[in-house]
Amino acid sequence: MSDTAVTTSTATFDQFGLAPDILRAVKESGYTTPTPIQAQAIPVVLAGRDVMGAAQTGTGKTASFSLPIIQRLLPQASTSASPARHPVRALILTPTRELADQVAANVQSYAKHTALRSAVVFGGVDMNPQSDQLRRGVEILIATPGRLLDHVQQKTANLGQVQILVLDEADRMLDMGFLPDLQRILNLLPKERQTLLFSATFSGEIKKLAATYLRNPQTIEVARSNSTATNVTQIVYEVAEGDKTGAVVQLIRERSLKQVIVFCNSKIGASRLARSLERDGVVATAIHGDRTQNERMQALDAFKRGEIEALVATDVAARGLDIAELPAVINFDLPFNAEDYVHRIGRTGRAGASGDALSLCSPNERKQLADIEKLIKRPLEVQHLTVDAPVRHHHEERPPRRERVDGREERGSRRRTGAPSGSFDRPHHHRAQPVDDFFLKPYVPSPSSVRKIEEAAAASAAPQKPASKQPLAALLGGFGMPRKTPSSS
DNA sequence: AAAAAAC
Repeated sequence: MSDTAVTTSTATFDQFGLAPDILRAVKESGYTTPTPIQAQAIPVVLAGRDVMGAAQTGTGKTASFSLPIIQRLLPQASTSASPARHPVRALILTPTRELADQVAANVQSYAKHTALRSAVVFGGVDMNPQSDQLRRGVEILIATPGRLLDHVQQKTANLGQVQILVLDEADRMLDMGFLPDLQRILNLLPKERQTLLFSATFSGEIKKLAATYLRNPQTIEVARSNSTATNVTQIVYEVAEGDKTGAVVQLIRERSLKQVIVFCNSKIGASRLARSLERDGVVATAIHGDRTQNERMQALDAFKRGEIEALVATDVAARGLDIAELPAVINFDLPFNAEDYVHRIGRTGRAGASGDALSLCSPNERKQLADIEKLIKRPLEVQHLTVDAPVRHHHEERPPRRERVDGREERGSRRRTGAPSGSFDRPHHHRAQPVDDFFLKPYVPSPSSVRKIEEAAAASAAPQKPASKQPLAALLGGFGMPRKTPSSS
């Protein structure tokens, strides 16, 4: 290669001293230029230092730790068939199953020309194939915490020789109550090891975790955390709660969105919206924690193959998932946690492409909107969206009188008397555009009645579930740690 | 307030 006359500061992967087998895999993946996090992290990880990294997936974070890990394990890679020659040397933990699967696919592709073996284990699927693979021996293991502990207990995983630990999306893991599991896992690892912690934010809890388990870490921070990509256009649409479904259909059609992830705050809401969209001719499917792992994987695969227009998701899909060329994300609900907004819209506009983040905001979500604007430190453009044809479905009866009364009361209470710019009061700054008095429109949604009907339908269609988890958890004895410490509120 | 994660 003749890159003698490099006039720009453009670097290549050659500069890191990675093995040819790794560089070949990188090239085959189509990457030529390291991203900022890769340029910073790779040398530090290669040097064996602990890392405290602030970066989201999509910044090239996975490669930033995978490539140097493979390099560091390479001299010890054995072509021997003996499992004893393939102890777990690198462990990568992620908060969600889909993220584990995705990281594993990346690691697999970067290591494909080496003798290193990798595997992924997570819950919701048969343990046996995972156990078989672990018994054959893997050097790099990607896992969600619960299933990993299960394997440890089954003695199919031995963590006694782990040299490198990665905590991916560490803040998310803490949010999800994984701290006890993390502590158990960390106690199984050799003290002498390298630890890499990646987190979108450096909260007090994260800092405490780092202080406990990292040794003199190098802090690496690309793009300020909580910032949103500039190539993502963010628009907030004011809509009445009951107009949201119609609004989604309208946005998809008006903007000719080939593919979109629609985020909902609840599992039942996601399922319901997916069904409504289907009835309106949008090919849609839901992905959330109440679906089987098989359904979740099928939904994601079908979406990635382009067979599905709208993937209706809970925050299980908010973080880390990498879907190529996703043109838009719609927030059907504004997230309660403002940080989740940043993660959700980070699913679009990846790898330098442009993307649209379209958020529906009903009057009772103003606090969430204010929280988001505070977090991202700028106001969002708010537009009013006139929903031409509110979606009504045949099973949905006309709202009973009571609903109409409620609706009228709501309109009245929301209205600012004599205010020209409408009823949508936003305390901190002026809006980008004036707003109609749309709450005075005759259409009154009846979300509560819709919800009841659909919840009843969903409940009757849902498979039988065990009555209670308590007795089962008790049977598990010492292993069954509470997944969550009830932090009362 | 809701989501996720082991059987």
